[in-house]
Amino acid sequence: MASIKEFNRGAWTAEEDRKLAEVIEINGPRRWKTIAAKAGLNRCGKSCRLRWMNYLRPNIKRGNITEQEEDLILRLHKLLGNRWSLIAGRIPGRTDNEIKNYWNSHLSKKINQVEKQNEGSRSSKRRRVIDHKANEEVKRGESSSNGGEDHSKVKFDDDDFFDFSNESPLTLEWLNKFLDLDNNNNSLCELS
DNA sequence: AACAACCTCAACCGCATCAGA
DNA sequence: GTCTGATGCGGTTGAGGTTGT
Repeated sequence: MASIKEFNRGAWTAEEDRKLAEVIEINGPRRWKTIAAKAGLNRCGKSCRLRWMNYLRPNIKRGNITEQEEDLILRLHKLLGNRWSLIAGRIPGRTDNEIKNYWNSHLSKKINQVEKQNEGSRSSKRRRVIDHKANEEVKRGESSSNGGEDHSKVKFDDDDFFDFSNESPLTLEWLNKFLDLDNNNNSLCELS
């Protein structure tokens, strides 16, 4: 019977962090299996990578998410869905894990609350209009068999969520860059 | 003070994708 | 083209902390 190596699991110690950081400084953040071995850590490479990415990496911003960041996360999530690494890539100093956790523990609840409130307060007239539009979109989608030019299937109930008219010039510039970048990469095509 | 319920977040797991042989 | 190891990602878990009773 081949012996299967048992790795350390659970919380990292300060000593382990120090060893890992030392080896990465020399070798760079790649070949995690080798790094784990060189550092003399009884950890799997995957675990080392995660520790580095989420905690030890330079320029990681720790502490509370600001209101601006929260707003950005909400919008990006609306745009990208649960693609945490993409979202994190747009928020300097934050990791995908951090954003994912923040979403699951704070924002998903917040959104549920808002949706419940909206359901109660939204006038039935407005709802009828939205439902009608949605039905039309579905009909149109069904009738255009090959999809063709029909990108209208992507629709949002709360259009005001993407109302950027009150944004600062800096945020607008950032948003433009963001959208340009994704258009160039065609990465938004995957979203449909 | 003691306990339960709830919350947060670091870490793990499984799968997909990439890159090199 | 295929195989294999490395890497990246999103979902999930669970330990530890906080709050409520």
